[in-house]
Amino acid sequence: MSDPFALEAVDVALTPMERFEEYLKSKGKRITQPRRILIEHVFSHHEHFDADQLIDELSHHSKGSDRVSRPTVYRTLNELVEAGLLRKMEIGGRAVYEHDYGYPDHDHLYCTQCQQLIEFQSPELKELRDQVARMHQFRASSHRFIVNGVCEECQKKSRRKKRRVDLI
Amino acid sequence: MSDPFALEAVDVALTPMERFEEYLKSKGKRITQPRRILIEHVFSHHEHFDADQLIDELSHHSKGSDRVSRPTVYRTLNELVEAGLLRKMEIGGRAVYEHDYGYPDHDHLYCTQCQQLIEFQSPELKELRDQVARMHQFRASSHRFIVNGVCEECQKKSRRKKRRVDLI
DNA sequence: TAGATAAAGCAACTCAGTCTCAATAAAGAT
DNA sequence: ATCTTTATTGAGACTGAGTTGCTTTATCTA
Repeated sequence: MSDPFALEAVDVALTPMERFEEYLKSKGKRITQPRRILIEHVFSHHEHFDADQLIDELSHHSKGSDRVSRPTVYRTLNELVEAGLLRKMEIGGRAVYEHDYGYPDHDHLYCTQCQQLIEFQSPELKELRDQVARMHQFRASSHRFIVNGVCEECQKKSRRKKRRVDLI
Repeated sequence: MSDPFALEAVDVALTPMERFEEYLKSKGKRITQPRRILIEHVFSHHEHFDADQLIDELSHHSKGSDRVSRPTVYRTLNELVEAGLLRKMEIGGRAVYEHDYGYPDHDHLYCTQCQQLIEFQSPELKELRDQVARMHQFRASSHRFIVNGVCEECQKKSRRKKRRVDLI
């Protein structure tokens, strides 16, 4: 199950929690229990996730003290994006988040069959983007590149299914 | 106001209306008045638009017979995408449409200040995409590439504003 | 032209995300 | 350590995009 294309983490001086505290202080905001719970939870595993998952995990079946309400989940997610800790993207009209802090720039292959997001890095892409921007006197600050298609796994699965149909 | 980067239209054998009729027949669907009104309206000007604009233009201040209801606007937009006449993309959690039929492949620069979408073509991008896909045994079918930033106009505007502030 | 049935329109609904506002809890001051 | 100020939380109401159920209307076929 080892992925030869898995991205390396980037070394950073502060933990996400510490970085977030920096950010909060710089904005005159408070370091509260719900904010701590959320960031702890979010950075404990490295997957793409959406607000609903978080709400599920932190509002409903969560024992006693580490509950966070729906509005606070949304509010804090926005702060984490604002603080540069998370990156937000829209896929199929739904917001999906991933780690940004301590993680290298990358783009995604999106399998329309199993909804899996596969990450990849391409320095050429950024060059290409900057070149296009230059041509249009456009000041590029970020980009979103998502390739839709079918992943290896799902191709195999549908080939199998197809063969079975051919026998009929 | 002539844009040196404006994309050329692609020659097509059928008008959008004709293509849509083909599609509808092939699906055993009916060629109705609302569908006719909608496609006529949508292909009469070449801009990016969203469902709300259409609803506004076709439900409210529209004289008598060419009214189309909200659900029908949404339903027909989906059909037009399905039929390959329109292309749909998500920007800021909102669906935006543009002509696909009779129009070349392209990607977008998105000005986060004035919300303008600037089109550009880059054959290299598709190559790059296919190359990455190949590396991951991924069967790519489409992609979405949006570069966020500030357009030329808005850069000028904010420079002007900045200068004014500097004088204070 | 009549009859079968797809589609339109209305209103009610869903779902993600936001807002209001009373109650609570950080943080600095005492 | 406690008080006071005020940001933040949480509950529920709200919004806005998009969808659905259902009755009526209109298109197609024979």
